[in-house]
Amino acid sequence: MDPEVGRRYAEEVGVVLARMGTTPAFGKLLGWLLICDPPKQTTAQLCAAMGLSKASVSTGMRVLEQSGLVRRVPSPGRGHAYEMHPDAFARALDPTDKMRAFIDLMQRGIDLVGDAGAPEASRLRHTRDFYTFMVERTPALMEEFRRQARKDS
Amino acid sequence: MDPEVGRRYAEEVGVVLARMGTTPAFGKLLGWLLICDPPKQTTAQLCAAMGLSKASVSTGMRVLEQSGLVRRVPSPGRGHAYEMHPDAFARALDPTDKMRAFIDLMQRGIDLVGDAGAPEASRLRHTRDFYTFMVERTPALMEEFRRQARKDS
DNA sequence: TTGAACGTTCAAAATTTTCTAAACCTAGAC
DNA sequence: GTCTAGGTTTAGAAAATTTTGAACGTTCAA
Repeated sequence: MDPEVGRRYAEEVGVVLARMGTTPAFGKLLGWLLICDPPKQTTAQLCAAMGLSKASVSTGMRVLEQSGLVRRVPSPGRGHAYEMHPDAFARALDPTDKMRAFIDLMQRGIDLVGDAGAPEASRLRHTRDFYTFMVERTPALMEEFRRQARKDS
Repeated sequence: MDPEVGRRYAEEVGVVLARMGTTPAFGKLLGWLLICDPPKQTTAQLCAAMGLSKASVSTGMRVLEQSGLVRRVPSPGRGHAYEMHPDAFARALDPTDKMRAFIDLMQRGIDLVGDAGAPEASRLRHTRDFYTFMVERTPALMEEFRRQARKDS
């Protein structure tokens, strides 16, 4: 595959991700890691491929790593390389943390209203219950996917 | 409930939402609609409550409406009022649209690689399959919540 | 110990986003 | 028709974010 085609694809992924709230650099880097060959890339390679500064790559990769999307692997030479985590996106869009934050927020609102059963609290209560349900169900769904994927391969 | 307490709560919700990528005004307005009394609010009330300009409220509410979180209801007097959609958050965090966007993106990447079965395409394939699975399962999960909520109430 | 490769951090610059005031519509009352 | 309340759009100001060059550590080879 022409590396220029890959570069362009990474930019596209970057645009989509950026519109969902990530920084442009974050999205580009992830897009490149999705399609690059070889899958393991050093900082220098990432800089060159995406035309970003060392600093941007450093910051971008730190966030990508903290998000659990990318992992560092020791490199044969000096330093290390980065690689997409095998089930990166399963973690990436796992909304569990966000949902927990909402549950807390809703509970706090209900406490402010005072009476949990009050009609004024119904919006808060309904929202809290919805997220609670989703948080409870998500792990099983993930597990089911993993089982199915294992069987398919 | 002291309106000042509600206002402060709305600000808190705003901060949490903003950290997830929304604009501050969007988050504040949603926070206020979550806890305000009465639940229906005119533009003027929203301006006063959150200290935002007419313009910000207009823009913020348009986005909130397009996201399916809030609906316009005809007001007794002139003009209209806004109200949280009953199951607002069920829609809000429904990641189906985002996931579809990812599926398309992954498929495009696979097409670029050429051979869908190639090892170079495995990252793209795995990601596509994961989101496809989730998109397929989400509706049933939502439905199950609705059924359970109906029974509880 | 020195030098060089590699990576991180930081302050400032560039860019983008958000907000508002003001001009501008629109619908209904009179 | 004209006026007014209510709402939208827009252009520019204000604020926040992102990026980067440069300075600064580390680690390792020689």
